[in-house]
Amino acid sequence: MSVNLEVVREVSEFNNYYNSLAELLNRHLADNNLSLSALRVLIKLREEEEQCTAGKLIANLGIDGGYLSRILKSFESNQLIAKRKSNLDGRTWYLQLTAKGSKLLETLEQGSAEQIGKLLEPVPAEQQLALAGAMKTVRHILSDDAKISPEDITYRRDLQPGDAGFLMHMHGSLYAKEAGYNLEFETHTCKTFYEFLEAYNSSKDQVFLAMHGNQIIGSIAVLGHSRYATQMRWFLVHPDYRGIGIGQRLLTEAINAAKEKLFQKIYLITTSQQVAATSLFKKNGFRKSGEKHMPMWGLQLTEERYEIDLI
Amino acid sequence: MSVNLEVVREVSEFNNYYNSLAELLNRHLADNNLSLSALRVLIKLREEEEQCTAGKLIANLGIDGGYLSRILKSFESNQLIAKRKSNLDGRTWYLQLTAKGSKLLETLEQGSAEQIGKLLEPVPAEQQLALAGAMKTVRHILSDDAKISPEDITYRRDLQPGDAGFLMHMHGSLYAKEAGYNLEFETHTCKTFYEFLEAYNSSKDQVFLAMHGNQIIGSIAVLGHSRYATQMRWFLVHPDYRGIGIGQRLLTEAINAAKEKLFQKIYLITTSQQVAATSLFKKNGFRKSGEKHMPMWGLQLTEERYEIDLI
DNA sequence: TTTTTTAATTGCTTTTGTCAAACAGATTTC
DNA sequence: GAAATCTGTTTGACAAAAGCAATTAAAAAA
Repeated sequence: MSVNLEVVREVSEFNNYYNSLAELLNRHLADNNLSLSALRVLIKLREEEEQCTAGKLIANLGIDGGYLSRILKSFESNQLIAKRKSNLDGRTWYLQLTAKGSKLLETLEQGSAEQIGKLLEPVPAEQQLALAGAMKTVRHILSDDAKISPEDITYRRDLQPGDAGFLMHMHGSLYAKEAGYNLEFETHTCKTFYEFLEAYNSSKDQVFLAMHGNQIIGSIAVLGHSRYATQMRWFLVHPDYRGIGIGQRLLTEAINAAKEKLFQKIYLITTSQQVAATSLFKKNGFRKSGEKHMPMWGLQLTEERYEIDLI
Repeated sequence: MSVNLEVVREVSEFNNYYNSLAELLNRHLADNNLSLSALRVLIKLREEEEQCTAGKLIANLGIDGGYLSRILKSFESNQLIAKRKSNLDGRTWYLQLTAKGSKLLETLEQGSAEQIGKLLEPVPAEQQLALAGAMKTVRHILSDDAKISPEDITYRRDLQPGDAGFLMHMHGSLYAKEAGYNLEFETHTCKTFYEFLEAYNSSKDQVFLAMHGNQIIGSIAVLGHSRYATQMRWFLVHPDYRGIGIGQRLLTEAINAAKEKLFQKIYLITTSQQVAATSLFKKNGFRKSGEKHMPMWGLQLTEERYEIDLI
């Protein structure tokens, strides 16, 4: 993968900036006679919970063995950690935080939170959210394990100003990128949104949005087109958030909403390209009720219709 | 301003994460026998260019005076900086990087860039851009002086999939927040975008987008509705980017495009609420050609029409 | 069994950073 | 205008943080 020089420059400047900021944020450590390395060890120990050895810490934290040994020794003499001899290897010890250790860590984080609170105090609420989002993005992009978990995702059912546009944006850009659709597809999406917004009626229509912070990252809708049938539309999960059950959750919500509104059937139109989505539809009881080859969105596609009976 | 606990938690985790990363990014410093503090001093000296004193460095970098004195002494003996006695105050010295000092700094940054390059190497290009954007956002929110400058903004004239949706999103959410418009406004915007996308023709229509990284932060369009007149639409600059001339640049581009396409007149419709925009219109030669009080977007508004003759 | 490797520790050293005192020029006070 | 105070910088003494190399003891390989 090639590296963008502008990006390198920004990372460099950011690093430079953050070096100053870190000094401020980590100042409270001195009050507790801990070095930054010692704190990192404590945090890592909490993360690993059990079966953490010195070697693991050295590998993970990039810390010198001798130095670490002394840090651990002082932790032990302060009863912050407990050592347990491995019976697989007589040289290694399993390290574990004691209750006292956990408590100290909490106190430290309390102190850190106070520092951060002071830093954030003059920042408007909305910018605070944007900050958290940006930091999460940085971590998410740079680290393998800062995976987003289902608990980070919230859901909402109301459509607020800006939502429709953002959904259209997601559809337009993602389908262009992932399926190669052209602008015509966004035009079509725009039309469907216009028709929806014009005739929106909460007794027959229902939108669900999956949110990460204040960002929409997934969507689905059921639109009552007749007294008996409702159309499912705009089923999409942002690629960064796939594979953690958001799609299934949205689908379940949509089916339940259609049932609550007493529709007898849900139908939807998709293409044969949408393999992941169609397999999810089938798993949830939908069956294919039609297909049609046709030129669409600049490609030659197979349009598929799926249906499910709700009674 | 109240502080969001979730945000504090994310900042804390980010800090924790970045402490590990910083260790990696700053590793190359050791090769040049420099401490992080020493590097920060060098960078600050370059920034300040002239008339930088030890006191200024102490205040800006939060570094101990004694320690700094030694750092500077070593810099001087290595001919990285030159000292010049102040004639206003016999105690102070003006510090300045020598050519050798600047060169060292460049070498260091080269090393840093290599580290960063390695870090970014496995990251897809698009994510790299998102990373830079997120880092810029963090700096921008937390520091007063990381202001966005006009040079950071790029412009493009082509409409890519996802753009229309994002513009609709910006209009819907910003007008809701800043002017109190309801969903009807987004419905209307949706309609205008649908009409535009349906009939898009580059010989008469032109969109301009102001970009920060890969994010749209401003827009304008001229839409040829007849052979003689073109309508200006979607003039908007994201609030975080106002006041640095983006609006004027967009307006100029739009007027020029209308002239190039040989339209005789531009008209636009806005409301009396849009004080900043209308004053910009007037400054650029537009005159008010009509107004109408009416209920709109959930409010009682005064719709205004502006025109400019291009011939 | 011997050799080699590996996990952890210990001794020694350098680097980094802090604190308090000293110093010298500037400013204020009487 | 001399004494006292304050300010910007330096120096000395010291402590904490971190790195390096040698050592130990257990495990794995030869």
